[in-house]
Amino acid sequence: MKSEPGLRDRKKRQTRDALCRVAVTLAAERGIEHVTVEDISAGAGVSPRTFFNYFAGKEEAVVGPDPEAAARIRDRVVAHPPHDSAVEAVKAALLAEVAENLADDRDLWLLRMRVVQQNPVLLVRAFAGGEDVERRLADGIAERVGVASDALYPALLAAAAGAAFRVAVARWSTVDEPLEHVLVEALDLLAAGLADPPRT
Amino acid sequence: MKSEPGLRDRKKRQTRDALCRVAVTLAAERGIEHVTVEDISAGAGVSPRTFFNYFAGKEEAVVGPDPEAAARIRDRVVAHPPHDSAVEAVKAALLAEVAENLADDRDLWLLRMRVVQQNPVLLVRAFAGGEDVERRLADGIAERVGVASDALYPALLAAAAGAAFRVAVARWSTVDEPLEHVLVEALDLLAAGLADPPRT
DNA sequence: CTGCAAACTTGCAGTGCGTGCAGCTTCCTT
DNA sequence: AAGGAAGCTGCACGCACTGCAAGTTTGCAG
Repeated sequence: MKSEPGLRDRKKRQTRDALCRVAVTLAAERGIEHVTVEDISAGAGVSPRTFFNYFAGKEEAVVGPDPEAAARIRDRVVAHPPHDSAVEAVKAALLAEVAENLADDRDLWLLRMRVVQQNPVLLVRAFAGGEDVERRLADGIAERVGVASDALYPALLAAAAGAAFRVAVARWSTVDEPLEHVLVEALDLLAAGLADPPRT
Repeated sequence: MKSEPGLRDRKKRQTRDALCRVAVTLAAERGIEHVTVEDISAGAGVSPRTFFNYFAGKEEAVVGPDPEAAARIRDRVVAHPPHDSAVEAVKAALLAEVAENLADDRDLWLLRMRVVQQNPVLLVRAFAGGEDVERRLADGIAERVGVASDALYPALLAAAAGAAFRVAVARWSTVDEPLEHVLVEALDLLAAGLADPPRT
């Protein structure tokens, strides 16, 4: 099934990771607007021209989505036990994804979040590149609940989940609460129809 | 209260509108990537340098939000009859905004939507510039329901409403249904907690 | 009306982004 | 080992965007 990646592909992933890591690190140090593509590629030991063979721009190198995340999330949504609602399935999928990524390389995520915190526009842009994630998530939802994949419901749930994720990340970077907790809270509010909260 | 705008401000709005109109028109004709800032400013009769005194880039000129929309929406949310839920208030505010804008200059909106349809990235970018709208909407919601303006709920409802709006516009541009109808459907789904729809 | 100050426009120069192209190197296949 | 496929790189080009230092228009007070 899954043969050896081969030296070529291994190097590709290697340079991609290097570019991403350098981009995030430099952006966290100086602020992203004071980082040029030349800096990043120099730090990763490749030519500036090569940078653009991997990313469409420096923003994508910093907050761009894992190209495999979309498929993973979609599969998790479809595979989730069918007695739960679609919202539950999406919640579980997102939590699993977060847990896995955070475990993988926690330090890179923290740097990334520091960059995002200083530059909130990136959060939205991240989900602009994440339109891929959103579309595939919508496909998974459609398959799960058994409606046409171009219906309103799947697209809406996917978009709302993306919005909840975005808000959760934004809030996580300002308060001292684990991301999982905030994310659950947000998705539960969504599942509750965004009913008015108790006044404080 | 509201004194005469004065010649200066009138001219400013005039050039801004001209730039916006030319940008949308050209983008609808050739596709936005084949429109340069020079083209737009030439069409509006100003220098390219002046263009950047009004917009941060050509994308903003095409899909950028009305700078006054944020305040309008916020006020409508706060002023909505208090016996309704916050979601209802947001729904009413968005519908009113859509109705007003569509009535104002319907043709420009149609052109805009044609551009967006050929270039879906703009929809997300539009709400990147609309982060202002979203923040003020969140403020209004916070005031309305009586919670801190940096709480989770207001930000989440604002973001979810934005997502619903975005999905509704996307769907509107593919099916032949009035935007108001799709928007109501989307927001009602949101208010119903995104419960699983009946299988088709 | 006049003159001043603030606001707006403009050209210029400079940095950086992003892309097409052509040539070269590296890897994989047979 | 030979050929082809895929990746890397330098070059050149057009465009986006910004700071600065003028020039021009508008609003206002005297």
